[in-house]
Formats: sequence, C-alpha cells, structure tokens
Amino acid sequence: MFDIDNYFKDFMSKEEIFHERDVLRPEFVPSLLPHRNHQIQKIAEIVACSLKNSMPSNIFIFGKTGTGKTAVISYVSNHLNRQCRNANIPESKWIFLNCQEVNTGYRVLAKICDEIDPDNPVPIAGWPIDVVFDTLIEKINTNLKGNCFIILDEIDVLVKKARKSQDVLYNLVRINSHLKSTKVNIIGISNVLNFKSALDPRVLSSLGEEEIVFPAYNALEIKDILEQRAARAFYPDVLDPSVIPLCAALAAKEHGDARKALDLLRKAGEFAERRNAKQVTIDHVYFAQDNMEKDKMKEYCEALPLQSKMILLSIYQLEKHLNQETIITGDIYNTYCEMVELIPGLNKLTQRRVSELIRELDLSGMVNARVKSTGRYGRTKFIKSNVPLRDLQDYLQNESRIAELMNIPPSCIRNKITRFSGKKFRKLM
DNA sequence: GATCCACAGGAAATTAAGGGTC
DNA sequence: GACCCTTAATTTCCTGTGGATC
Repeated sequence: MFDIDNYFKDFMSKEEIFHERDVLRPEFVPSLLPHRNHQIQKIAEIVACSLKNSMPSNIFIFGKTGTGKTAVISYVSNHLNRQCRNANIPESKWIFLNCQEVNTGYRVLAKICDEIDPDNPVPIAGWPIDVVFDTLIEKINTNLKGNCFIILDEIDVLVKKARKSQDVLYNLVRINSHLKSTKVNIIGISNVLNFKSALDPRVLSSLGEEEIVFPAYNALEIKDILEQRAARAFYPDVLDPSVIPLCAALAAKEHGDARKALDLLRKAGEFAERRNAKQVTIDHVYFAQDNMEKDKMKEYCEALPLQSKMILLSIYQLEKHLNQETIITGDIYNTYCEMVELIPGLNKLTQRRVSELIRELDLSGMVNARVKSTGRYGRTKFIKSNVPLRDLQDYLQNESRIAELMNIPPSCIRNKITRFSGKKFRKLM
C-alpha cells in the first residue's frame, strides 16, 4: 500500500531540482520579455495617451499560440498602472476575457459587468441583452475612474460562433458615446490571421484601428526565453547543457510555441524530481514529451460526451476488425447506429450531427479525417484513428457503458457486405 | 460533356433547459 | 404561473463537390 506520509516526508528531505517552479508556468510574467521589444514599444505608444486622459486606439493583435501576446499585454498593463500610481492619477482597469470560455455576446457583457462590480453579478441567462448592455454602462459610470481596457483573447471564436455576438462587439466598440468620464478600449487577440474577413465591416472599422503581428519565435529565441526562466526556476547545475537547446528545438518545430517549450522544460524537471535524479537530462525531456501527448489525448477522451465516445467506439470496432481497410463516414454511422441501440435511453443522432462530431474529433487530433472524392462512388471522409488501438481501448474502457460493448462486433462487420465489389473501398452495409 | 454517388457542410429551425420579470 | 430571454444541442433542409463512369 502506498505510504503517503512517508512519501511526503521523503519529498521534503530529498535534493531539490526546482528553485521557483512557477516561473515556468504560462501565467508568470517576467520582468523582461526577450524578443518582444518591438511589440511592447508599439502597444506602449498606443496606450500611453491614456495617461493624459485621452482615448487610445483600439488594437488588433495577431499571432499563433505561445508567441507572447498575453504576456506582453500583462507586461504593458503592469507598467502603465505603475506609472499611474507614480503620477497619482486613477489606474486603468484591465479586463481579460478568453472568448473560448466566454463565448457568447451575452456572456461577454455579463462577465465585464461582474469584473467591474463583483458584488452585484449579472445572472448567467435570463436578461434581454440590451438590459445587460445598459447595466454595463451604468456600472462603468458608477465604478470606474480611469480608462478601461477590455482584452478579448481568441476573439475569432466569439465572432465565428454567433452572428449576434458581432452586434455586441459593435455596441462595445461604440460604448464610449454613452460614458461620462471613463473611456473603454478594446484589444482583440486572434491566432487566425485571416480572421478579419469574417468581421462585420462596422466592427472592423472601429476595432482594427491599430494592428500588431506577433511572429512565431525561432529556436534561438525560444532558447533565450528558456535560459532566462531556467535561471530562476532551477537550482544551479541541475540542467544538463543539452536540455534547453532540445526543448527549444522541439517547440520551434511546433510553430515556435514558447508556452509549449516552458511546459516541456517544467515537465522534464518534474520527471527528474520524481525519479530522484540529481540532474535533468534529455531522456527526461523525451519522456516528458511522450507523456504530454498521451496525457492530452487521455484527458480529452475522458472528457468527451457519451455520443462522441460512441463514435470513437465505432472507429475502434472498425479498425480492430477491418485491419488497415479504409473507413468512411457511412461505415462509422452504420456501426454507431447499431451500437447506440444497445445502450438503453441513448438517443440516436442524425448523420449530419455524427459528421459534425467526427469533424470535432479530427480537429482535436484524436482522428484523422480527410475528404476525398471517389468519383462515381461519391465524396466522403476517409477516417483513421491517430491513437494506437491499445490506447484507444484503454481510454474507452473507463466508460462502463462502452466497456460492455467493446467485445461485441456489430453485425455490419460480421456480415461484411460489399457494395462496390472491392474496387475502391469496401462499404459495409 | 452529362450524370451520378455519398456525403460535406452552411444556414435556419426546433427543442430543451436555465434563468429572469411581472 | 405565464411569458420572455439566452444558450446549447440537435435536426432539417438545402446546395455544393469532384472524380469515375456513361
């Protein structure tokens, strides 16, 4: 049996790897941001006029994940507010919203209201949207003195999700005409470079006053970032000299994502720590990388709704029994229909919805789905699991209702009905 | 060149749930 | 309790696709 008290006791007494582990976490904002001088300067030049009670331009920021967008804004906001305190003028309010989480117009307005006045929260639903907007104006006029910066991270998600949210954005960028003394500025962040084309021209003209692009880091730049953080995060001589260049090279291969590099370095350190190693080596990095991928897939799979798991089960069944043969949407839907009927109380979804769920699995990286035309035999998706069958089996077996079905081959597989004479691919039913 | 297949995927409608006001 | 609002999930309807076949 695992002796938890002894484990904690040993943990306290063993030689330490980390000096300040949290320095490697994405939310940590260092006192210097290497290779982002130009972006810091540009944003600082735009927002500086708020110190003289003028309204800065709205800003659009583009850049892929892990290119330092959020860190730079946090950095500028800290310095601007420090200047406000020194000059004895009201500090600006900085409200960060991630549109992946706050993804409807109503919720954006409600969340801003709650950030300004947390004692009187807006209900999560129920109010007409214009009432929420009026409430926001009232809260800003009553509670805020300095400028207010609203940062909409992943703004493309908000715009893509609902047309109505563009009306909210339009009202938000024009809110200043309703305000007494405070001025509101919007900073939209997106990692989709062509996202502007999806924007309503009315919103675009107000929101896109200034644009800043954050290019991806190259391996040398990531190496600098890692060295700066590692100097604080680890004790001296704990890192093998090859560790940082390796983490930098691996992350640079993935579109220059510094966040991933930091994560990899931290995980490698944690593996070394758990193995009581005195030094973090490249083996720990490779091990960390392998485990990060597996953990990500496992977590994602376990969090999926039952219907998506049923689709994964269908893919598992088809791959298990068909060996390397091509699987198409129709095969999956037929297998899915048969499997669903074995679970009491579970509704059968339409093919349209199943196709959408397959697309989501494809986007997540769980499966690989490519649209191909087979001429006279139609146009469909060719689907392959990206996870080894054994891993997929492990993930699915945690769901008891699915575990029971894993050893029952559906009749469409047992009967092996061929429609297209095996010319291009086999259709099962 | 026309036809055909098996969907893909966009858009609008529907349904259910959660919450509010009057 | 009736009615209104928003949201998320899903269905329904529809047009588009592209390469093999006729």
